[in-house]
Amino acid sequence: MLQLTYIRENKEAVIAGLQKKRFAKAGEAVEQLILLDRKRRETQVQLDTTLAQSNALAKEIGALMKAGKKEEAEQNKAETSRLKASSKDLAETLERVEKELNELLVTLPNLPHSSVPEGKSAEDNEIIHQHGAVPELPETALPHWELIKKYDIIDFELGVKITGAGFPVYKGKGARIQRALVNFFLDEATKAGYMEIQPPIVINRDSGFGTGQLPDKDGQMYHIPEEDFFLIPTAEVPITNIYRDVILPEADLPIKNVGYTPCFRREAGSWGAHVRGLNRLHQFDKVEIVQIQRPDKSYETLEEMSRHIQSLLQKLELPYRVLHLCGGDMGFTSALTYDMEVYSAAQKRWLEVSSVSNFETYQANRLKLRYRDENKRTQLLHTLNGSALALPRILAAILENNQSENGIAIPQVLQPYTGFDRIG
RNA sequence: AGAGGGAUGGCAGAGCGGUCGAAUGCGGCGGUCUUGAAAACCGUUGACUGUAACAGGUCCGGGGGUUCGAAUCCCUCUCCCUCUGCCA
Repeated sequence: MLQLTYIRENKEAVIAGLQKKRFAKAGEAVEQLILLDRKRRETQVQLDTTLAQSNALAKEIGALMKAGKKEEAEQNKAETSRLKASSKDLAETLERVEKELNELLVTLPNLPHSSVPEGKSAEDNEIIHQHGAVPELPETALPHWELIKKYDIIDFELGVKITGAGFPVYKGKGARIQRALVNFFLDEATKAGYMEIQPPIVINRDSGFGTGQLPDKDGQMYHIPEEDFFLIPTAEVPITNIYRDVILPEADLPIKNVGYTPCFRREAGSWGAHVRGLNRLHQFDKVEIVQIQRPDKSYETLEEMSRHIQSLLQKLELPYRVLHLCGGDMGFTSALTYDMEVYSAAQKRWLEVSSVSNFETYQANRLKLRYRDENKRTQLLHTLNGSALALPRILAAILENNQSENGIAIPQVLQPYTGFDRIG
């Protein structure tokens, strides 16, 4: 959530930022916000003044009663009744204005960092780095959805039987390589100083709101109506919400947490071409890294996280590239996002396997996540997170890129975790 | 799921209609003492909003009510704990 004082003082910059993010009617929304904010503050001042008078009179009544001055006390009582009526009206107005203000405010996405490229879709993203040679596979090379059948390691039909489309069953070496990847990612993160967290994978409404999934992504999460709970779309939600309503001592910063969880996404309306096999699932596994950092250091931290993610891809010997997302392709809550894409040789396309973002104060403002600075004033912190990594597309790339007539070679670094060096 | 108890500042815990943003202890911060530290002693220590700075306002789990006045009384919701039951 954007901060009102910032919007008030930087109107033009806010409008420009929203436009870069391709938010429709940016100017109108900001004007309306400023209007509502002014109305809110005016009403607040009136209400405060009325309440102050009423409080003072009520205090006097106590003293007058004790002193036995009954008539004067009665006079004060009449006056406070009158004040009460007008304060009630003012409070109602205030509540109405605040509600309207808030409803509008939460629909505004985060503002992009100044370095974010202009653009409206994935075609406008900037490729800032590429690593590793794109493998040349023979014509007989198979896409991963054929390979998993050939070696019988992942079964989509079985998943359909148990649950539905997009809930695969991993079997034998398929299950084992999943577990190997999770352990490898967690171990690497631990070595890099992240504390491992095992959070709930079901969250309440407040948590969904805290990290910005609600109200923006309502309908994309699986919902449990009896309890009004949601299945998490990413570990970012429960892990970041650990720090909701928290004022951290400066010495604790940066906070570095890592967690493995399954992730659940309804993906309503997003099925179509290019979503075969592991490319898009309703349930998948992911290791997520989260950092909470002081505002002046958060962009250094973003680079550090990006390097960590790239080191994983390098160790897995996967060719990848790093994209700097353009304004129109960025997430709702992000100020700057890098996507890591791995080349999937049999599909001949780049697959997004990680996304690392700095949310600046956008989430912290909703979470009321702050620290105390050297002047003992509370300041909003910056939150960051990234996938390190999401499993399905990594697995797809390993299967496709490492295939040969002798089966699929397991990357060296995973072999201690899998206990085998090839599939097939 | 049934019965009972509870929710107050970073933590523990008092307050049960005005003198309460709230005793006390612990913790934190500053100081005295000390070569330094500990101990002891003294002082200080909630958040939000608002202002140029004061002032003012709001907050004692959430919401509503009674009252001139509510942390304190009433209603309601949520959550937590204990016992019983069930259970990986």
